[in-house]
Amino acid sequence: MEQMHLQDFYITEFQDDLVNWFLENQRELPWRMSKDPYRVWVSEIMLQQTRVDTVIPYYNAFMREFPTLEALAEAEEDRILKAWEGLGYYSRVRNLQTAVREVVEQYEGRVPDTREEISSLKGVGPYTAGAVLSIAYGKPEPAVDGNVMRVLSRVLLVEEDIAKASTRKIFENILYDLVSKDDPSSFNQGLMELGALICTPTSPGCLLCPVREHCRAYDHGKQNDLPIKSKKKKQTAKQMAAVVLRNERGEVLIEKRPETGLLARLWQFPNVEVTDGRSVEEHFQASYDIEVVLDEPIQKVEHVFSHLIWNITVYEAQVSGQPDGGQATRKWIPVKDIEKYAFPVSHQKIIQKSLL
DNA sequence: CATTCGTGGGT
DNA sequence: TACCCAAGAAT
Repeated sequence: MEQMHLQDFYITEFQDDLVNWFLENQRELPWRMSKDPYRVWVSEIMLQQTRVDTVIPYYNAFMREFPTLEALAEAEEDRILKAWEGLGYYSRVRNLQTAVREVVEQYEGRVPDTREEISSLKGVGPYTAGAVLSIAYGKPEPAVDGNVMRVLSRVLLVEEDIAKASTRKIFENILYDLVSKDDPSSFNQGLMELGALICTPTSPGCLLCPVREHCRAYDHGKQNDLPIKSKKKKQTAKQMAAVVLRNERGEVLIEKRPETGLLARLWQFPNVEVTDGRSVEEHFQASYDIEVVLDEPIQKVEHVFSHLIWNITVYEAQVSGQPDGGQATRKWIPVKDIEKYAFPVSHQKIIQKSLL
């Protein structure tokens, strides 16, 4: 299979051109200051489906607060979620802490250096395993992300649908032969850096490309037609109503989201999905067993997820007496304490408009 | 294999 | 505006 893709391909020349380009042209990024496996690991988790420019400030703050594997292992979950607030895909940081604790307890605090062992850690999939092994330990392992599939689909004229899960293995098999055995770290990072800077999704900069002479897509004028990627269906919308509820002491009511699922364990303002013709008050009565008299809506917030859209209408209301449902996940907090809790971006917008 | 899981930026 | 997408993993 992979022999077919690498037939008549000048592997050594390609490796050298790519690695030399990377060594000369790589960006200075905070996680490239050290090969500490923990630091590399944290950066790779943050970079999953997330842009470099977005990650940089989060990475710097995270390493300041959790400089070592042990520091992260001992941290409170609310602290790590707060450090991740706004970054998205929050299971990443909970899985990271679970994995770090596993390393402390089962590997004497040393990140494992075999694919078998590192892949057993929570949140470490095929890409992250290869990235840490090659970057931190210099092992010739494939690290196939979206950049790598795009670059190699062009260079080797691979016309498989990269949206299919099975396609990743095609590139992994190719890379076991193709990855540089001299400098696997620079080779793997070079493929990704090339994808980020030159071999971009639209209008690739072929005239600046260090491996243009190796590129089969460029030879055939197909660089704009690759990779092949099927579309995914668009999101469905949900109508939501949220309320900033204040009591006589000037406190606001917040609640912790469920242990699993969307935005798991983040905090939010009480909210309901408005389904049929029932009023918003009736929905709150049914879900929270509290009687609220709502004023006119304060704002509307749209929260777009990968697979879902919330259209949130935000209300404010005063309550008297003891309207708390009594659940452990709900609590009244002084407004000044709001910054201690991690909220989804939509609820951060509510905070900015209603409480600050 | 397809879906779930965030967010912000680019075209 | 409406997509697409970015150093993916878990289910």
